Amino acid sequence: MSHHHCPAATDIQTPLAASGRPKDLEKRAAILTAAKQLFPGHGFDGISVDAIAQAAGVSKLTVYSHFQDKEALFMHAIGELCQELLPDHLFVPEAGEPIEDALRALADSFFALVASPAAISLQRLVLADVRAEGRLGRMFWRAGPARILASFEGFLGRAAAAGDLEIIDPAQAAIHFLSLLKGAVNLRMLCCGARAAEIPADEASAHVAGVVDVFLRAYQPRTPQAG
Amino acid sequence: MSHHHCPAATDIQTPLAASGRPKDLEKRAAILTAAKQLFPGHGFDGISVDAIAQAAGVSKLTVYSHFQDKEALFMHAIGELCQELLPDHLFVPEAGEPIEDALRALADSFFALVASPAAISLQRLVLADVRAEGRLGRMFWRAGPARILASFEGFLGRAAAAGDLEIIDPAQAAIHFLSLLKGAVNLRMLCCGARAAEIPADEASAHVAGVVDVFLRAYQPRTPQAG
DNA sequence: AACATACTATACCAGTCGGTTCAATAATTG
DNA sequence: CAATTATTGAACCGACTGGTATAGTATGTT
Repeated sequence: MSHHHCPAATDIQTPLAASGRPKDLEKRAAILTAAKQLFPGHGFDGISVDAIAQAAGVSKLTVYSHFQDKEALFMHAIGELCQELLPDHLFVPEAGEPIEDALRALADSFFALVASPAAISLQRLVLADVRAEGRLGRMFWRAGPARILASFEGFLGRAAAAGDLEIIDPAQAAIHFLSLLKGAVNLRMLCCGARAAEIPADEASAHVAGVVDVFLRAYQPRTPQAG
Repeated sequence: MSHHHCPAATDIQTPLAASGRPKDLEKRAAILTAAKQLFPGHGFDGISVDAIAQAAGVSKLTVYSHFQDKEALFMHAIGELCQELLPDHLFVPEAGEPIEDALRALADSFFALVASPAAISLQRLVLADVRAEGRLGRMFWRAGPARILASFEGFLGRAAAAGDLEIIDPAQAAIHFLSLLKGAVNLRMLCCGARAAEIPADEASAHVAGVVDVFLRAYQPRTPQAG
């Protein structure tokens, strides 16, 4: 049952001893694309392998040729979704920018991310699954929130070192700022549907402005700085 | 198929024309108890009606005698879970209490709620389900977050009227405070498992203290008040 | 007692699912 | 060419599901 002559044979094709017809990478991509489109909004149990195969224009057996399992396909699809959705370069403030402007720019990006239907459905998909307590949830946490927190913590540390902010614990301050930004919108979208609970642009910018304001009131140096 | 001689016959037993053997309410309670124990952690599709019936020590047909549907049983169970978990009296500050003490007490209660394994599993159960975008999600939102937000908004409004806090928009400030409290702990517990991500008591109280501190820095009147 | 209903046990139904088998065909290498 | 592998369509398997049917027993009302 558990013989593995060549490890991960169904995962990445071995360049060695490649005789015979090669696997069609486009079909593999089509399968993953279909999975990424179908799994959100239906959940792991809500969509069948047949449905994915059909949506990909591919035989079911081809799916099982490229992926060992339904679960393996699921994990690959979620992994790609995470990487697509979570940019590495969210926090790249311009040099010499005033701290409020930098914060507001970051806040706009982050809020747009957490309020996007794609992020909502991905988040729901991850939390929905029972596997969430195992590898899947931790994978999402590390690929998403953890990385963003760490990146923003670095930004706050530099701002504090420059005297723009008065922060003792940058990690805690990062959590504060990002939690304020997520606010109630994220949860309401998760509960009431991303499209149903979407808020208009002016409301969103007002929310972001309010958060930046609160954060600055709490973390701006009260003793005026030179510069 | 859809004849309803007596409306909600499977829901509440009609005291009228009660001839014959009456329904055993203890069995109904046992079914609901089993459902409330089993649905979280397995999801709607993850547990079968047979399993619930067996856990309740009851025949499957009895389940269908008390509840029209698997979905009806699910909704009843979730509804009871919500009501059990969400107390009405979370915000009852003592009169004459300093604002920081009142805030800290509220913060402790609220954080204990959102960081409790029961709340985590309920939240995951609700968000996981596809029905979340329909009645279920809205039911949870209104029974839980919405009510807490409204209650706390009232508290903040009174504090602002008394001059203890300097708040222009109490609703926004309530979202700020509760979002700060939820912080990253809630999401990490959702992702990595409630028990795995549980934080020690001293860390929790430090988190709460930090939040209250930040909130007061942002919302405490800068011009000293009389009293 | 007669009657009506709840409840149990068991079996059943129709449908779906994940996964496999089979035979045939297509694509690639040597 | 032959050999090898990918892909396909279809049928198939075993298991499970929500829900129902049947038949008999228990428990209540009148």
